Amino acid sequence: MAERISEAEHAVMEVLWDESPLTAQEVAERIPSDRDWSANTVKTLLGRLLAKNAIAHEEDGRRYRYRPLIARDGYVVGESRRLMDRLFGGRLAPLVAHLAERDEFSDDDIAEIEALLKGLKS
Amino acid sequence: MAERISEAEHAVMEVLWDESPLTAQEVAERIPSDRDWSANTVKTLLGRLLAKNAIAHEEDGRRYRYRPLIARDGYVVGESRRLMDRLFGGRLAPLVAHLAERDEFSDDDIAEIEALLKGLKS
DNA sequence: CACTATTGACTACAGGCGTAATCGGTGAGA
DNA sequence: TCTCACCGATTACGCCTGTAGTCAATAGTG
Repeated sequence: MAERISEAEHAVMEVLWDESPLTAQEVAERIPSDRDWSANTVKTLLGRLLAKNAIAHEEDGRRYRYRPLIARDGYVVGESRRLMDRLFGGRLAPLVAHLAERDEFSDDDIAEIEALLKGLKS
Repeated sequence: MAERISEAEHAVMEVLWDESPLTAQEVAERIPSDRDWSANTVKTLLGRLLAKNAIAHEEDGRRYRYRPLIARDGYVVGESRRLMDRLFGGRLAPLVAHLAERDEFSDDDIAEIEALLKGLKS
């Protein structure tokens, strides 16, 4: 279904997931300023996302308001799993292991995950 | 430093991480058969990886043997973190949460991660 | 020595991506 | 009504990627 969303397109999706519907201009305003895109760039991306059926637009006077069609959750899980599959044979434990080994997670982080896991045990 | 490695290039890296040094032909033989690449395709990818300084080649008669220059671990951690940063504000807990929520991890998986975390607590 | 198979280098080429300029329509103000 | 600003649509364009074909050198074979 949903064709793959590129990095730049994803930035637009994040804006819309955070708040929608929005006009093209409003989206442009909300794009994190560090990637400083022209308004045109944002419109192009909106167009591509429309073509990919990742968002929809409803007419509103002489402009459109855009709204996500796919849920952030699904996207996020999909991307995470792609990575896990590619790098860890689909297993979560090695992912956690690798990340934990390199980065220092605080005891709080660890506790949070532990709590999470506790809730999962059947 | 290491410029970004593409999906196809990554498949080549996995082969070399698994065993090296290898000739181009040997690499081609070891590429998972589901992506059925011509030998030329593999050579192109090796060339691009060379250009990116991800691998090196040592002469061996009239052919080369290729060997990874970057470690799998570093790559894997880097990619994982890119994802975490992009999707979860750099936090591991939500990543685990999302994946765990959707997929069924076995009690063994969970136990494995718990053990891991236990080892990390300072 | 002539011929062929192999090898790396170079070239190709379509499609996606990042980034944007330009065009054509139209509503709002002068 | 004329002009201008704004909007979406179209076009542009260079780079990366996936996938491979072609070329030139050379080593092995008959």
